[in-house]
Parts: sequence; structure tokens; C-alpha cells
Amino acid sequence: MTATPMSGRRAQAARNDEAILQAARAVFTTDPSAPISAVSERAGVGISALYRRYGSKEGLLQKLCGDGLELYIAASEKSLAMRGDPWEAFTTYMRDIVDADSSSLTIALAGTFQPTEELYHASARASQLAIEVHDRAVKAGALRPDVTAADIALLFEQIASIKLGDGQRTTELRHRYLTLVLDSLRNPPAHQPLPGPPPTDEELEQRWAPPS
Amino acid sequence: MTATPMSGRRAQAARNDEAILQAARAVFTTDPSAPISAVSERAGVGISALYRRYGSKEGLLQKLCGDGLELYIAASEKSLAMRGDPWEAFTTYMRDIVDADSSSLTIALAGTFQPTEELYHASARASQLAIEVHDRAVKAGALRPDVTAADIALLFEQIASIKLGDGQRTTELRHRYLTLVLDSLRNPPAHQPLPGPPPTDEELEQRWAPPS
DNA sequence: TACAGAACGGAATCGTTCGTTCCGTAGTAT
DNA sequence: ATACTACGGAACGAACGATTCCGTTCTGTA
Repeated sequence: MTATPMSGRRAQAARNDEAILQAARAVFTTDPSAPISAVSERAGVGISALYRRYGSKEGLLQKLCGDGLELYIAASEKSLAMRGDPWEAFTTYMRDIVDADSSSLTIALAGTFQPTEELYHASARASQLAIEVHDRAVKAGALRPDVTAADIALLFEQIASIKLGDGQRTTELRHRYLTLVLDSLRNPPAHQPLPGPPPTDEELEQRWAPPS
Repeated sequence: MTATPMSGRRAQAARNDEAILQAARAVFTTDPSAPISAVSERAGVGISALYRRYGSKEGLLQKLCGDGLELYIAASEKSLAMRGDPWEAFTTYMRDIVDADSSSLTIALAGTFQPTEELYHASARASQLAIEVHDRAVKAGALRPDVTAADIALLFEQIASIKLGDGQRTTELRHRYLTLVLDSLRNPPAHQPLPGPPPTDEELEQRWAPPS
């Protein structure tokens, strides 16, 4: 049932669709106020390829934000559907959302564009699900009860603020600090081994380099 | 031994010195790429008052960064001078640095200006002291040993990324998450009561407002 | 073998945003 | 009065970046 393999021009267009979104995600999660030309360069396409798909920079940002909320919602639903160990359901939720970089795609971009009605709705649904996941973990006694769902949201943002090296290294480090965060959230208190190597002095010092 | 109370004009100049630095700290820790006019407005002075004191924006940034490093160094030395409970010495260090917002004054500004030789030196000294504080806490068995000094640096940055409401509320929330972080660092594992009210939904939602 | 249209690449356009400089005032001290 | 220090804030000029435009390249179709 493979669709007719689209010939040359259309195939490229379809590939561009994805390349542009990927590039936009990479660029705007790194720098929410990056110029749109940075996206086109990273995607390896011209600027017009972008404007053909999104009426404006704002349109692209809205799309990214919507995707980020969708990822968030999907992760929440996945967790809520999990049976078995409540703590595992909760940690899976946290890890999925950190990996999706939802915070960087949503709240970090907020304020740089006009939220649509649709985004508002998705955001409300995401908040609702976050509360459900939180409540379930607390009621199961796995999550310390003095931490609220709003606290969790800010913890996501703190982890998302880590940006070091390439995307892979960043993910690795985020997992390291997520482990630390989870250690502080777990009831009863306990320490898990920390994954991934800690930051090296070189990694830390490199950031002092001038904009070049 | 009060110095001759400086008469009118000079008194204002002295007051401006401080007003400008305060404003610059507030503005640039909120937004490292803020325009210099934002600083003069916040300080309630004209732009020329700024340029009279600092040759350029870069000069002002260097000054702020240097001050930030000094605060960091002072907090470290204070902690190292503490006798008694090693864990308390460590938590005091963490809290002092979070309160000084050292991260926002140093690494967050790095890359927006050319580091001077002097800054480089201060930074090296700060790193050295950080290692001493870390080592002491680990050797005393108070700090979990799989966390490195570099990890602590990134944890500072994560806490500094929290910016919500006014300065006071931000500090309050940072204390809340610092408590959480310390819970995950402490050996043996234990939970402390969380200070300050958690973020409210309003606080979280407000940030979706357009740039207006 | 032309022809119309979709998709592009990327230069040109047009505001806007800043860092910095300049100029006219006002307060001080001699 | 005169010279000097500090200022406030307008003016200037360069840079940046969103968006538009135009010429070109493919595809599919007569």
C-alpha cells in the first residue's frame, strides 16, 4: 500500500516540509528569537520555501508550539495509561517530556507570538493532564505531597534551560539532572546512580568564548 | 569619621553610580541582550550618565560580570571559613550564591562581551574555590560523592533560570527549588520542608501574554 | 516539442532597533 | 563672570531581519 512514490519535485517538497520543521525546532529551542534565515540555512533551503508553508514567522512559531503541546499531551496520556508501578509511570512521564523538550517549544516561545485560540485550548488540556499525572503519583504515595503540579512545570523549565554541546550531549546531561530531581521528589527519599558523565571543565569554559 | 558630606552635584553623581549599577544588574540579569537605554531608563538617568562612567556597553557588562565573580568568591570564602556542621557550610554556600544571582551575572552574560584578562583570572579563582567547597563537603560525607563541582555549577544555572514575577518572588521560588536540589544532594537522602508557596496557575499562565 | 504552474533560491526592500556621539543646560567653585 | 563637571536626551549611522519579488528549474500535459 505504498503511496505512489512522488516524483522528484514533490518528493523534495515533502522532504522540505520535514527538514524545515526539524530545523525550526533545533533553531528556536536554542534561541527563541533567532532570525528566520537561521532556520532556512539550517534546513538547507531558501527563505521562500519557508514562506510558502507558513504565512509568517509567527505562523511557524505557532505550529512549533502546537506540536510541543501535542507531545506534552501524548506523554501525559501515555503515563496515565500505564499500569503497574506508579513511580515508574511518573518517571516515564518526566523523562518523555524532558526528551521532547516540550518546555523549550512552548513556554520558552510564549511571548514571542500571539497565542491562538487553539493553542490556548491545547494548553489548558495539557495543564489538566499534568494535574492528573501529579495527583495519581501523590495518591499512590510515590511522589512527595508538598510538591505541586505547578512545581513540576517549573522543574521542567529548569531542566530545559540546560543547553551544552550538541543535542545529544544536552539530552545526556538533562537525564543526569532529571535523575537528581527525581531523587528529590521520590517518596521515600532515595538516591539513584547518576547517568552520563558530568560536565567537563572544557565544556563549561567554552561558553566564555566571545560571540566570534 | 564621616567624610565631608558631598554637596549637591557630587552627591547626585555618587548616588547615580549606585543607581546605574543596580539598574544594570536588574536589567541584564533579566535580559542579557537588553538595550543600554533600558538601563538608563530604569536608573532614572540619561544615557550620557552611563557613557560617562563606562566607555561602552561592553565595559558595563564587564564590570557587572566582575562583580558577579567577586560575589561568588566571597560566598565561597565565607563557606570555607565556616566551622561546625559541614552540610550547613555547604548549604550556606549554595544559598548565598543563589541569592547573589551569580550565574546570571557571569555565565549568562558571557558570550555577549570580550572577557578581559582580569575576568579570566577571577573566573579561575572562583572555579578553584568551588572545587574546594565541593571537596570539603564530599570528604565530610555530607554531599553525595557522585555529584561533581561542575554539576553544582550547572545546578546553579538551572536555579538562576527561574524568573517569575518580581525580584522578591523570584528569590522565594529559587529558595524553594534550592531546597529540592539540596534534598537530592544530601547524604544520606532526606527531605526538608519546602519553603515559600508553590507557583500559582496565574503566575504560570501570565507568561503566555503577547509581548504587548 | 512547447506551455502552464508549482517550488525554489536568494537578492532587494523597508522598517526598526540600538550603540554611540553631540549639543545645549545647569550646578559649583574660584 | 568663568571654567569645569554632569547631565538629559535628540540625532546619527550601522546592522539586523521580516517579507516581498523576480528569475530559474522541474513536472506534467497537450
